[in-house]
Amino acid sequence: MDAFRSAVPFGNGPEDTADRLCAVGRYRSLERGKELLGDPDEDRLVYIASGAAKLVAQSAASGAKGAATNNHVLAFHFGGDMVSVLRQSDADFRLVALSDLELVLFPANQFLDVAQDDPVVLRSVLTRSLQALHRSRTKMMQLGHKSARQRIADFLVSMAKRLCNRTKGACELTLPMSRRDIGDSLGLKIETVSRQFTELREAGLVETEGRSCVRLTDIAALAIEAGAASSPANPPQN
Amino acid sequence: MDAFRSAVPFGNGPEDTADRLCAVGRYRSLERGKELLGDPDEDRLVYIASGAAKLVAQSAASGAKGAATNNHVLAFHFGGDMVSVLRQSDADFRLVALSDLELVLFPANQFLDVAQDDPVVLRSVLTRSLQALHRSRTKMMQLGHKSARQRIADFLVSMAKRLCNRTKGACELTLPMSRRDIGDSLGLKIETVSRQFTELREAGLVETEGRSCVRLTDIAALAIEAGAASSPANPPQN
DNA sequence: GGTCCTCATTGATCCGGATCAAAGACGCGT
DNA sequence: ACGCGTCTTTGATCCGGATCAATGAGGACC
Repeated sequence: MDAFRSAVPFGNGPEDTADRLCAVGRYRSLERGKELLGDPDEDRLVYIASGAAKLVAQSAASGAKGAATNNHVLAFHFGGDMVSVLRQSDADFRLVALSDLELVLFPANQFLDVAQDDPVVLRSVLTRSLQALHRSRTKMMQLGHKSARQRIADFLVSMAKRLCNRTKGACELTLPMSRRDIGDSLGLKIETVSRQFTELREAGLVETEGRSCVRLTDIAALAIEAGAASSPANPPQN
Repeated sequence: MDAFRSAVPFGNGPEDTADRLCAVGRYRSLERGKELLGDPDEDRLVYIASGAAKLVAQSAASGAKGAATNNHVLAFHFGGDMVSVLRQSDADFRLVALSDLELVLFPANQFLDVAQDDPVVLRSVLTRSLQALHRSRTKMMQLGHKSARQRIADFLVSMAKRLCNRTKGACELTLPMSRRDIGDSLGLKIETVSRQFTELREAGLVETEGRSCVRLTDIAALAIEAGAASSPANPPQN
């Protein structure tokens, strides 16, 4: 909770707002692999104090026993992120811990009730959600119109930015998610993800070590790969 | 502007908020085919009073002359919608009129400055943007994991809901967007869109008349098609 | 009504990524 | 260290949708 107080950037309004927010927030830890099931009665805002998580959507059509394949990863989230987990008729959203996780849960309505008295806080939340919307739209663009190679390259660049705060040069990072998770978030099969990693390795753009350690030798080059695809020089557009 | 005052659902706070919002909003009409170019200096909130529009992202890599093919339609919007048009470094967003359009432009910051004094308004905007985020995520899921057939079926169901406010039974609608626009929004090529329309027609699920008129004979059946795909009975999952 | 131009439909072929099918590699528990 | 289960890599093949190439409407303007 202390982490929340200090980390949340929107504690600038009336002095007591932070206290009142803490009052409605419930602290919760989640060990690796466990999931936070959405409250069917209310939307939630979740602050991630530390750890890594994936936001998963499970389409309604989940058969009886073993068919656990149609899970879709909507986004990855790390310490410091604020995530909105909306309950929804057709598909329910779950937050699954990729590593041990510490988080603070807010019922959306209660959070907004408190924030409503503090315009600065409310505005900040709004700004954040507009940003999230923008990120989501950008990702949408990717899924619709990019090749497997581009998606993986972009994913790596994005992770370098979020986990190492770097956008150029080299960078070594430990991916908390499995190949399957990556595939599910990018709309690719696990074999395809693997093949792309191999090709990027052969192209000298990445080096891998063990399952989760990846070293990007040139983030800027990867970014180009992400935007401009494979062929000689011209727009492959789809 | 009157349309704005009466239509916007969040004029319930302090009496003068509506007046003050109208003061910062600028009315603008746009004829079919024309586009509203984003202000590079500031994000905008746009209220659509009447007409239909597409929100387009043009990736930075647009070549010299004829290559107008890599346009991506992020969303369609109709009368009554509030759209946020964010200026963005890597890709710029434009609102293009699909029919004659009447809209009200708000510089995002000014809008928020006014709304900040009226918690009800601000909260309402927040709720809307969370909904938009949710819609965007849902659409993301589609693009990543659904077949062409499913995408088209879902698109039609969605249009029936938004344009006719119907979710079952039959429905006749006039699509304001071209096949190309549909394809661009769904991540499909125009030929594929056309083929899917043909197949749906042969399956007796839709009837078409001219370019833009479509009659859905059974929305519920289309919805099933959208969720559960083609094959006999089992989860094709990707 | 006729001309022209854009948009839509249809067919043939190609290719990227999915699917099927085995091996490896890593890591965990004992 | 060993065995075992899970995750990952690699190979062969298949298929859905993209691409290439015409042909066939619509609709706007004269």
